[in-house]
Amino acid sequence: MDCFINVILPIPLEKSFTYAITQAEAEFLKPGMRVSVPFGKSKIYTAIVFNVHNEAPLVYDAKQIHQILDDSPIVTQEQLQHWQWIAKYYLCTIGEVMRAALPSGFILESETVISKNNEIVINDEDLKDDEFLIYEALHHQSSLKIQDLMSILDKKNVLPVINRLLDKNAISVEETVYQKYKPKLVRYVKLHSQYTSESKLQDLLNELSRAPKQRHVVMTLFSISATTKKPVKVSDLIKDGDASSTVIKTLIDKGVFEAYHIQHDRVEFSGKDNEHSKQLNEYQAKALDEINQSFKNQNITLIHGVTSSGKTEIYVKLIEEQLKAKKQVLYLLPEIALTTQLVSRLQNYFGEKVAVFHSKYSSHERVEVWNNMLRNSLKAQIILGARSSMLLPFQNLGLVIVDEEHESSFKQFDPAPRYHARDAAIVLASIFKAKTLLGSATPSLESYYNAKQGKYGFVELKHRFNNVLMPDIELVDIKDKHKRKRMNGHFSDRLIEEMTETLKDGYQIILFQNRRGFSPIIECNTCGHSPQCPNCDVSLTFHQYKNQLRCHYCGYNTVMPKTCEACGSVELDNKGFGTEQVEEEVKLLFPDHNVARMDLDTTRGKYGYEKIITALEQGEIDILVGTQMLTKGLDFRNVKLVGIMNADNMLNFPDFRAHERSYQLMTQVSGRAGRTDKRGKVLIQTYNPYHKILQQVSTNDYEQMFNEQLNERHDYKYPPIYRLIKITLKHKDYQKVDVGAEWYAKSLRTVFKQHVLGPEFPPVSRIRNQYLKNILIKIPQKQSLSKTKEAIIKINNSFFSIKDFRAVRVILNVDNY
DNA sequence: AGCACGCCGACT
DNA sequence: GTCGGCGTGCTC
Repeated sequence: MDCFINVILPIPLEKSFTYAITQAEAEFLKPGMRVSVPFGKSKIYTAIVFNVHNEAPLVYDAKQIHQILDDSPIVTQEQLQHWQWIAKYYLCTIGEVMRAALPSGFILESETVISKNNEIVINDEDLKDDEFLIYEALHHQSSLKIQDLMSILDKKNVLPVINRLLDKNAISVEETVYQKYKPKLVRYVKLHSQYTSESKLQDLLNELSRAPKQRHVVMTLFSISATTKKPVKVSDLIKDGDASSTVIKTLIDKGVFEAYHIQHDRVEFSGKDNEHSKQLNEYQAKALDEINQSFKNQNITLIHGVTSSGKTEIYVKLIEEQLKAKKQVLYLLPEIALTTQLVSRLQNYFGEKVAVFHSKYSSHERVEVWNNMLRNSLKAQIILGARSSMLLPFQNLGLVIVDEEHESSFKQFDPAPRYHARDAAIVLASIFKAKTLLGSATPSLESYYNAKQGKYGFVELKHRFNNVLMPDIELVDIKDKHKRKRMNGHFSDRLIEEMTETLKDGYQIILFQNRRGFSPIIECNTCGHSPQCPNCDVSLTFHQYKNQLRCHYCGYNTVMPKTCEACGSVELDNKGFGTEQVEEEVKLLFPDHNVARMDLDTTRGKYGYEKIITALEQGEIDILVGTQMLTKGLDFRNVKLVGIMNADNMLNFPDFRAHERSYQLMTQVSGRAGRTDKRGKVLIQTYNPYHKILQQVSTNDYEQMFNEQLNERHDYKYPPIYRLIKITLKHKDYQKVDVGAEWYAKSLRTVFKQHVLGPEFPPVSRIRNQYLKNILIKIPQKQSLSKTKEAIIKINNSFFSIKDFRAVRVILNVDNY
């Protein structure tokens, strides 16, 4: 019988692809294994086997697969099920989910390799210049890659040359597939077996008496292996024996040492799990009990615990229970909160059972975590990670914890799959019949709403740990302060007073400004011109430390001009302010104290934030100025004062969640103040101190905020009452986007009537030279989600059947909040 | 998404 | 004349 497989390819195509396999292969292959398959004219792709079957495709001949890449599945059944759900729910292809889920080390790539045809000799005169260059290069190197050709010829299109050389029979080309992942091998040495006996050893040492360096290395090898009783790494020997690698090489060459390799994990934890989990206080213990009660009849429970209430300790207890039951735990956190702080805290309890996973991991490190999980290794019992870690191959998941559940960074925006990790993790948990715990000091409206509706269980924790008081929040009216000339730059007299006081007492300060750079708009005082990004529809932000104007959307930058580019005037004014300017003003106001800044610009690189956080913890920084990053559940013991420089720009942000977000952001930053014994102080500077959100922040009244916001969402038909799907059209031609969006919206309206909003240009209507236009679909609760999506897909397909629109990119974003 | 094929302007 | 631009169509 003819055998076939359907495969998932890592490309955004709806269709499933069928390949022919032999009977033997059919018996061997299982869903979740990788195969490499020829695709198109010359490419070889890595594909995942979806199913094995006997139904020959009707309209085409299936190609043979190229190779089988695994002995056993590297993707589990549960993952395949989860991937399908994600693709269906978030309106993307399963190939896109595969690409997001698999570490790139698993996806092999084919490469065209060119080599010389040695059977015939070509006369140099028969070759043109570029052909000769390549042919000549092949005399020195046996094979060349496309990349090499490009650098030899210094041009992009090398295909014509290859084709000409092929015609002349001078070369041959071949597709080679290579493994990207290579296990890390560590070099070890041991004494050669011929020296095991005492007397031989003595002989050796005598022999080496005239080579003191070598003798010393041999002695060091003894002492290391005597103390550690483990194999000796070459690197350790070099370090401890103060030896050069040449000496070791000589010893190996002489046959005194024997070298060998052992495969090592790149992700290793080298501490000890010596700490026992802490005793919970009465409130925590009660909350834990309530969670366990709630889990008896709910699969999902929300814990609303004020900042610094010790939610982590409760999580630790829950994790302990899961480990006892030999189940895995997934602990999801926003990327930025995944610092050494929390990681080492958990590792202190659970040691190497904690595996960490986030976007700054290299592909190799990800492959290792993945493999550990496939083997259900002891090292992979607790997965602590950012949103993408819910795509890992869990074996027997028992509990999912989503901490800082309200964080918008759980939602993936670009590229597809545009999933929300919290919601997708809930589905993952349900596949495993596991429980999910959502935790936050400021729950998202949708989760709180779900809890209120009885869809989720609900537990509250209203007391801070150690009975620390909630910070005292004071609103400062800067409109009034400006009028009365009580402002010094962007600092009110109140803020300066409190800062002086705090510094005098030896405590630390955090200043929050939700904008990076020095000032977001430069404006000419004479003609009103302000520099714009050439690729995007935004004004450029001034970054003083590099004396640059930069675009925060595409990264474009130029030198800050000395005079206005339009009229030549030298009077350039700064409108608005960012973290850089705050930092600078602080330096002028408090020249004797150390100021640091924490934003995207200062935290690039793998250990970016850790450096700053450590410096703050060690007391090297007195005042930290930063953006949102400061809010992500960091625990700073000695911070007593938090200043929010300007609350208005976030409140006035044009988004239906602006108020909810502002409340969450301000409450979270405020929570950084006074986390130990002393009561913290928070100053919020605003032009509008009577704004209801600011009042609710200052009285810590989540409930009131929730009720008011929910009413608004009800009135204006927004989540959680209605669901949203956002459709974005994108193209470099303004006309195409405009006409296309009108057509699209009109078609949608025939189905969804008044629930279609737009099309509308977004606030930034052009990014990287691409025009954008949005359409929003609101979905009432009683309307079927899957039917809605089917209708959208149908309209989307007819959109692309119109020739003029084919080049327009359409981005479907489900739950775009 | 890639990638080939094919059709048009601008340089050796 | 070729080189390289990007519009169009296809991939089991």
